[in-house]
Amino acid sequence: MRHRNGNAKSPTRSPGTTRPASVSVPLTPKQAEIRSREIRILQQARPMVVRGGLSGLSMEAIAKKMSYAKGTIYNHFSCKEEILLALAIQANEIRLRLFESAIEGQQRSRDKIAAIGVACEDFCHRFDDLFGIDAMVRHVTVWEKASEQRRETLADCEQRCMGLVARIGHEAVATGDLTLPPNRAVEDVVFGLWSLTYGGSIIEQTSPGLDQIGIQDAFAAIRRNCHALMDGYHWHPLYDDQQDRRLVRRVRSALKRRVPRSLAEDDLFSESHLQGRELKHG
Amino acid sequence: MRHRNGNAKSPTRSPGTTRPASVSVPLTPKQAEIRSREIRILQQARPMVVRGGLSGLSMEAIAKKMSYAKGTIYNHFSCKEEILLALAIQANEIRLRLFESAIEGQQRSRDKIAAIGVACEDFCHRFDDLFGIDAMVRHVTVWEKASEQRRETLADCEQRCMGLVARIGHEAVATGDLTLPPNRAVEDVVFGLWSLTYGGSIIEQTSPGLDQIGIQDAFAAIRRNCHALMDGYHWHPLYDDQQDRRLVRRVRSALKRRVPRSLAEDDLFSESHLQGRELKHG
DNA sequence: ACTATTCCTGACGCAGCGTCAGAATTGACT
DNA sequence: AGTCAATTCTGACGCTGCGTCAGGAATAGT
Repeated sequence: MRHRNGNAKSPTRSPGTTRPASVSVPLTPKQAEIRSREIRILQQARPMVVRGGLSGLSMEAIAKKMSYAKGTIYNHFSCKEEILLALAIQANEIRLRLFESAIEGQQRSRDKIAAIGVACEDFCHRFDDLFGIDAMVRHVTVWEKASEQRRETLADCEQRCMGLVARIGHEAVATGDLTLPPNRAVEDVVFGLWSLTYGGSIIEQTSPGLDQIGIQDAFAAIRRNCHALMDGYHWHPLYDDQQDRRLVRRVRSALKRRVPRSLAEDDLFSESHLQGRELKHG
Repeated sequence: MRHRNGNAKSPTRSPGTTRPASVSVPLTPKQAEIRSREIRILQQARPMVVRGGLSGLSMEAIAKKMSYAKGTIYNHFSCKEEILLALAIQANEIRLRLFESAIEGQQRSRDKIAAIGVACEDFCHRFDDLFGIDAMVRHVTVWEKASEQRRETLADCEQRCMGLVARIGHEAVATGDLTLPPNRAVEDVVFGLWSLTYGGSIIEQTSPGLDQIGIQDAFAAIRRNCHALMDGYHWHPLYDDQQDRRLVRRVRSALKRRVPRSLAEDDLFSESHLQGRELKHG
C-alpha cells in the first residue's frame, strides 16, 4: 500500500520577499495546475456519485471525461472512496458555514436552535446532492478504505457542528432557558434534536410518497416536531407560531445571501484539505 | 430484459385428494429443492451484504460457496439488487411482527407507542444486520434496478408498519389521550416519532464514538426523547420514569419470547414472497 | 545543456456482472 | 423402460471497471 511520496515544497522565493500573511502561498504554474485539477476532478465526480452512488462513480469515466490517463487521477485520489470522502468534507464545511450564519442574528438560545434547524433544512434543499453524499460516507465500506488523514478531517468537521449546537444547549442551561429533568444531560437533548432532524431529512429524501401518508411538507413537519420536543423539555420561550414563521423567513433569506449555492462549486473550500500537499495523496 | 418464463404449476394430484386449507401446497421434490435453495441463497447473501454493502455481495461468491453455476443463481434473482430487496422484505416482516407483539400487552395509547419504541430498539439490537440492510435498500440505485413486484411487496410491508402506528395515533385522539395543536395532523406526530427513532438508530449505528459526545446508551436517549416529544404534544399519561422502566422490561422479555432471533434464519418468512413462483423471477 | 526529480501514460492482471447456447435432468404419457 | 417436450443447469464469453507499474515526458535546479 506504499505510494511514491510527494513532499510538499514551496517554490523558491528571493529572500527579501515577504509572504502574505494569509493562506495563499504563491504557486508554481505546475502546482497551480495540479490543485486546479483536483478541484475539477471533484466537480466531475459529484454528479456521478449523486446519480449512482459509490458504484456510479467511475475513475475510468472521470479520466476519460477530463482527457487524462487513469493513472493521473490515481495520483490525486488513491481510490473511489477517497473522492467520496473529499466530497463529504466539502459538504460538511458548507453545513458548518450555514450553521454559523444561521445563529448569527439570534439572541435567545431557543431561537439559535430554531435557526440551526432552518439551516439543516436549507442544506437539504439547496445542497441536496451534498446531503446525499454525506449519508453515503457513513457506511463502513467507505469509511474503512479511506485514508486516516481524510477521515480525521471529516470527523473534525462533524465535531465542530455538534460542538456548536452543544454549546448553545449549555448556554441555555446557564441562562435558565432550559431546566433539565433529573438524570438528563444537555447532550441527550441535542442528540434528540439531531436525530429528529437527520432522521426526518433522510426519510424525506429516500421514502417515496411521504405525502401519501399525509405529510405534504416534510420539513415543516420536522421543524414543528423539533419545537414540540423543545416544548417537552420546557425550553423557553415556548413555541409561538407567529414568531417562528418570522424567524424562518429571516434566517432563510440570510442564508441565501451569506452562503450562496455557488459556494459548492467554488474552490474556496477545497483549500482546507488540499493544504501544502503536492500529489500522491499523503 | 425478457426472461424465459416459468409458469407456476402444482403437481398433479389424484382427484379425490383434498388440498389442506392452509398455504402449503404439496410440492414436487424439484419444487421443494428450488424453494429451499432460494432460502439458502439469501442466507449466504446476508453476511456478505452486512460486511460489504451492495458491492460486498457477489453473485460469483454465492455460486461458488454453494457449488452451483452462476446461471443457477441468476435463475432465482436477476441481479444483486433483487437479493438485497428480498432481504429487506424479510427484515420488514420481522419488524412488523415485533410491532404487533409489542402492542399486544398494552391498553393505553401512549403505552402502545412506547412499546413500539422498544420494538424498534429491539430490532436494532437483536437484528442489527437486518436494520442495516433496510437502510441500504432505500438508495435509488438499488430501488431502480429491482423488480416492480418486489418493490411493491416491500412498500406494502412499510405501509403496514406505518399504518399500525398511525392507527394508534388516531385512537389516542379519539379517546382524548392526545389533543392536537391547531393545524396539526396525527400523521405529523407519527412522523416525528418515526424520524426521531429512525434517525437516532442510524446515528447510533454509523457514528463512531457517540459516547465521546456524552451519549453512552443511545437507545435510552432515543426512548426518553420520544417521551419528551410526546410530552410536548401533551399525550397522556405524561412520562413517568418508574412506569416506563417497568414497561420496557416487560415488552423486552415478551419480544424475546415471541420473536426469537432464530426467526431471521427460518424459512417461515420467505414463503410470503416466494408464492407459487417456480423460477426465473416472475 | 545536463541531470534529477516529478509527473503522466496506458497496457496489464484481476474480479465480477449478466448472457446464452447447449447439455442435463425431469416427468407426463405411452 | 422408452420417448419427448419442457424445464433447469452449466460455464465460457464479452464487457466494464479497479488499481498497478514500468517506462516515457515534462519540469526545474544548476
